[in-house]
Amino acid sequence: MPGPPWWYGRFQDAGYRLTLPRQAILGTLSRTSKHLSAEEIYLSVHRAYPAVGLTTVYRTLELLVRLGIISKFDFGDGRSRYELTTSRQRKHHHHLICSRCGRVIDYTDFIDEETEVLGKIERVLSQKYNFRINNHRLHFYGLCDKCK
Amino acid sequence: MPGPPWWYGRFQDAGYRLTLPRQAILGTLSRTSKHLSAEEIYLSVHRAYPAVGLTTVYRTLELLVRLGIISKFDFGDGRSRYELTTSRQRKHHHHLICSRCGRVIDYTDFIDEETEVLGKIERVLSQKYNFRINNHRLHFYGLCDKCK
DNA sequence: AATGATAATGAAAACCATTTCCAATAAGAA
DNA sequence: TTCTTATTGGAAATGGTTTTCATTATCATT
Ligand SMILES: [Mn+2]
Ligand SMILES: [Mn+2]
Ligand SMILES: [Zn+2]
Ligand SMILES: [Zn+2]
Repeated sequence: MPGPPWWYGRFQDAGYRLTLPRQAILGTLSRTSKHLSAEEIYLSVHRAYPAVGLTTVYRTLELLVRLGIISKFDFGDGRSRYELTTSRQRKHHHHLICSRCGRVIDYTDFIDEETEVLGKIERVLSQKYNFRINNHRLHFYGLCDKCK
Repeated sequence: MPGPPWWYGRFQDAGYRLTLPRQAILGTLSRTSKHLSAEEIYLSVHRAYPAVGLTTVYRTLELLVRLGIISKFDFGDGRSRYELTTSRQRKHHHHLICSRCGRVIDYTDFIDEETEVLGKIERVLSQKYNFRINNHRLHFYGLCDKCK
């Protein structure tokens, strides 16, 4: 699937420049399936572009979250973690988190009831509490095979 | 429903002392339905017992989380927030969060149906990923009536 | 009640992820 | 080019949380 990544348009539309640091950060995020922290992204980008600073990484991450290109998570280890938002490439998924070692597993094998019930709840809550619901997060916590 | 609160036993069993600062903190948490931050708890406790320090509040909250008496949440406003865990008094619930103003609503609608489906998912995931799942969290994000 | 062992506490200092400041640079428009 | 504004990086500041350490409270044992 060649051609410019889907986020080029977002930058233009919003009036932001797709600079080299920003491309490098997006590159790192699109090349991994892990949930990277700001520092991990910085270290990765820094290898190829030593001039890019940690401050720019933080600023860019904030911008990307604001543009809806990436999502920010807190898995309880004291730092924020990021991943590309749901798109053609990346399917909507939920998380399985090990409380001991911090391992995070993405799962997309939803059983039908899961999707169905979440949709229903979303509709009911929207009406009852007069909310405009944009998204949801479902996390399961426990011990992974190595930790239990 | 008089008699000692249900957490007295937990302290004894685990070998911890139910001291005055700890009782004051538990008192504050059981008297509110809000999701308080450490500082808010400190201020509340401080009014009745000025000798209690912020450090003790943090330490006690960590202990209470470890004992499973309270739960720690991150709603994205830069500080952790706490509430009593599910019990006789407090029903299991999920959260509705306003992305703009930070308002958090506890909801229990469809909780039976939810619980049933989540239990089923838990069983499937436990087996597939060989996890021992202890609990889960479901958050819906959007804009509240005042913010949308 | 006095003693001793250990748990709990509070104030100050340290920690550390993130944000803010600010001067320098890059990018695009004219 | 020249002007205007967006973007950047390093240093310093911020702020919630944790650590340190000397003191105090609690409880079991004399
Ligand atoms: Mn994920
Ligand atoms: Mn709640
Ligand atoms: Zn693990
Ligand atoms: Zn709101």
